[in-house]
Amino acid sequence: MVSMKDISLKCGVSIATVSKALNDHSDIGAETKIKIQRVAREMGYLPNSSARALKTNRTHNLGVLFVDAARSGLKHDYFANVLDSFKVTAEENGYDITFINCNKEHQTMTYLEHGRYRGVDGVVIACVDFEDPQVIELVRSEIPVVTIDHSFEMKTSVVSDNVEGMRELTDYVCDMGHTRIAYIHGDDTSVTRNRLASFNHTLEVRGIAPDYDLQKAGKYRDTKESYKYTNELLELKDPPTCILYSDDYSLIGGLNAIKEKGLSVPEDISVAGYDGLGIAMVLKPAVTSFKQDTEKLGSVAAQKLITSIERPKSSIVERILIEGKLIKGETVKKIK
Amino acid sequence: MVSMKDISLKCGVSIATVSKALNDHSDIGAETKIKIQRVAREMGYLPNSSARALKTNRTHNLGVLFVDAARSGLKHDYFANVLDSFKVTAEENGYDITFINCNKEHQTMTYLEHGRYRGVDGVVIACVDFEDPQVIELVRSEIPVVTIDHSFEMKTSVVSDNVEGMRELTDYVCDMGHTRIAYIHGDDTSVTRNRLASFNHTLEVRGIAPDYDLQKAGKYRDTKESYKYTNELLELKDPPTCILYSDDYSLIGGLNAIKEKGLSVPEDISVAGYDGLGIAMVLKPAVTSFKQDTEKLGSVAAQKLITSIERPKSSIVERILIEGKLIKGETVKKIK
DNA sequence: GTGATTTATAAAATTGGTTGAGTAAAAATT
DNA sequence: AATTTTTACTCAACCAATTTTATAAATCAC
Repeated sequence: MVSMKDISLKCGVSIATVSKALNDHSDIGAETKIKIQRVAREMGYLPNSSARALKTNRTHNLGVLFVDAARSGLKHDYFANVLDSFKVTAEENGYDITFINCNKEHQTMTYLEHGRYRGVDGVVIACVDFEDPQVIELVRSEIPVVTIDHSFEMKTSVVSDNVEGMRELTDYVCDMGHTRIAYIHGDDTSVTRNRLASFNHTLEVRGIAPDYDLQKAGKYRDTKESYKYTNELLELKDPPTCILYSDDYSLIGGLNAIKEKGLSVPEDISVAGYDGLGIAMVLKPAVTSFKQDTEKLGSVAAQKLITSIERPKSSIVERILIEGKLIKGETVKKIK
Repeated sequence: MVSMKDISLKCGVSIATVSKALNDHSDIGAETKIKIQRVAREMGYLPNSSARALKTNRTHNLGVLFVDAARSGLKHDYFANVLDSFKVTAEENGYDITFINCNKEHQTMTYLEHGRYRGVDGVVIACVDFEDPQVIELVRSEIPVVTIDHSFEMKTSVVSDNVEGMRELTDYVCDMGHTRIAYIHGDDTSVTRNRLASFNHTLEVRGIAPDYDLQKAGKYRDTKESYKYTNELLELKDPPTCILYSDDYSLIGGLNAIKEKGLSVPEDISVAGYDGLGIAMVLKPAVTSFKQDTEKLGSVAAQKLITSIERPKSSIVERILIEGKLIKGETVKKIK
C-alpha cells in the first residue's frame, strides 16, 4: 500500500507537507500542493482509515443496532427499508455503516462496548427492545445516538407518526361505514400503544364505543397468530365487519383464515394492514394499508445523526415525526 | 477511554507487558497476567481497533458488496436472507461487517479502493453485475473474496445449485403430468442461464420438445413483467398448463393476471415460483417453489471467506454448490 | 539595512497497540 | 562455583496518519 511516506520521498518533501497538501491546508504553496496531489493520484494513494481514526478519533463509521426479538434481522422488511435508506444517506455524506453486534448468544461485549471498540462516530438504534439495559446504557452514553420509532429524553428520535397514521386509517374505515372494527395489534411496545390509543380515541371521537372483545394482542409479522385471532373473531356471535392488522404480513394470515371459511374480501369482510411494503402491495385485491415513509425515516435519521456528530453544539435533542400515507386499496368495502 | 498505558501505570509494568498479558502470550508470568487482566476488566478497558488494525493490518471487518441493478438493495429478500446468515456466522467468528459502497452516483472510490481504504480483511460479493469492471478488479485483487451465485476462476464461490434445483422443479411438474410448461425467467445472468439450460435439458431427457414460445425473458422480482408475459401466455392458441416464474415475487404478478382472466390456480392453470422465501410462503393456496438454502449460502460464504483470511496457505479456490429443497405446495395440479 | 512579518516547509510528538530483540534474575546443569 | 538455560519482563521500533511548534527564507516597513 502506498502511504504518505512514499509520496513524500517521491516529491522530496516531508510527510507533514504531504498530509497538509492532501487535506488542502492553507499553509502549503500552491505549486507544491498541486504536485503532491498529482503524485498521490498517480501512485494510487489511499488514506489509511485506521491511522486517521487513531489520530483524529473519528472513523466516519456509523453503527447500526437492531436486535429483533423474532431474530428476523434483515429479513424484517420494514427495518430493511429504513436501513437501506439510512445507508444511502450515510454514504452520500461519506460515512460507512457497521453492524453493532446482534447475536446475543455469542456476545462478549455490550452494545456500548462494541460501539466504542469499533470507534463508531454514532449509532442508530431501531427495532430493539428499548427496555434492554444494554440499549439504555448506550442511549445514556456520550456516543451520538438516534433512535427510530422510540423516544428517549436524552437523544434525538425519528418516529413514524403512528398516532396520525392510525387515526387516518381508522377514520377511513369508519367513513366506509364500518362500526364493528376489530384490531389484531402487535405485542406491547410504544408503537403498539400509540396505535392502539389512537384507534380507540378515533372511535370515541366518532361516538363508537370501543368493544375490547374485538381487540387482540398478537405479535408483529406472525401469520399464525393473526390466523388464530381472525378465526376467533369470525366465530363471534356478532363478528366485526372489518379487521385491522398490525402489519401486512399478519394480514396474509388473516386472509387465509377468511378464505378457509369460504368468505371473500371485501364482499363478506373488510381488512386493512399497516406498513404498505413489499409483496403485500402487489396482491390482488390491492390491500388497504397505511404506508409508513421508510425512505424518509431512514434518511432523516442519518441526517440527524450526522449533524449531532459533526456539529454537536448546534444540534438539539428532538423528536421528529414522519408522516405516512394511507393506501386505500380495495380490501375495505363501503357498507350500508 | 482507558488505554494500555493506564493499565501499565496502575500495575507498575510496561505497556508491552500489558499487551502481552492481554493477548495471553507465554512469556508473561501467571500472576502478572492475572493481575493485569483483572485490572483491565475493572478499569473497563477496551482495545482500540484502529490502533490494532494499524499495526497488525487486520481489522476483523468484512466488506459486503452488493449493487442491485434495481436499486432494491436490502429490500431484496433473497439477498437479505443470505446476508443475515452471513452476518451471524461472521459475528460468531469475531468479525463485523461493513458495506462497501453501493450508491454509484456519489462514488468517489472504486470498490477495491473502498475495501482497501477501510482495510477490510475480505469481501463477500453478491447480487452485482459480475461483468462490471470494478467488480472484476476487486475479484482479481489480493484481497480475499468469496462470490455468491457466480463463479470466477481466481476466487472461491458459493453457488445455489440452480441446475439441480431447476431439474427437481421441472421433473416435479412433469411428474404431475404437465407437458406444456412455460417459463418466465429472469434477465440474462449466469443464474438464469443455468436454470434455463437445466429446464430445457430436463424436458429433453423426458422426451418433451422445448417450445421456445413458452419461454419469456422477464426481469427478476418484477410483477409487472410477469403480469404482462402471463397474459401473453394465456392468450396463446394452445396455452401452457403450467407456468414457472423466476421467483415468488414475480409469481404474484402472474397470479394477478390469472385471477383477472377469471381462472383459478391450480384448477385451471398451474404455477410455480423459485426462492421459497417470505410472504409468498404463507399465501393460500401454498405456492409451489424451489427453496434456496439462503441460511447455508450465507454461513458457508462467511466460513470460506474467514478461512481464506486466516489460513491463506491451506485454503484453495473452490466452487461450492448449495442444495435447495423443493416445496411442493398446492399450485401445481396433477393432470390426465 | 536592520528588524518585523509573512510564507512555506520540516521536525517531532502523538494516537494505542504489537512485537522482536535485549536483559537481568532465577533456576537448572555441569 | 561457573556456566547455561529458562523465565519474566522492558526497550524501542513501528504502523500511517495529524498537528503543534520550530525554522528558514522571503517580503515588508521604516
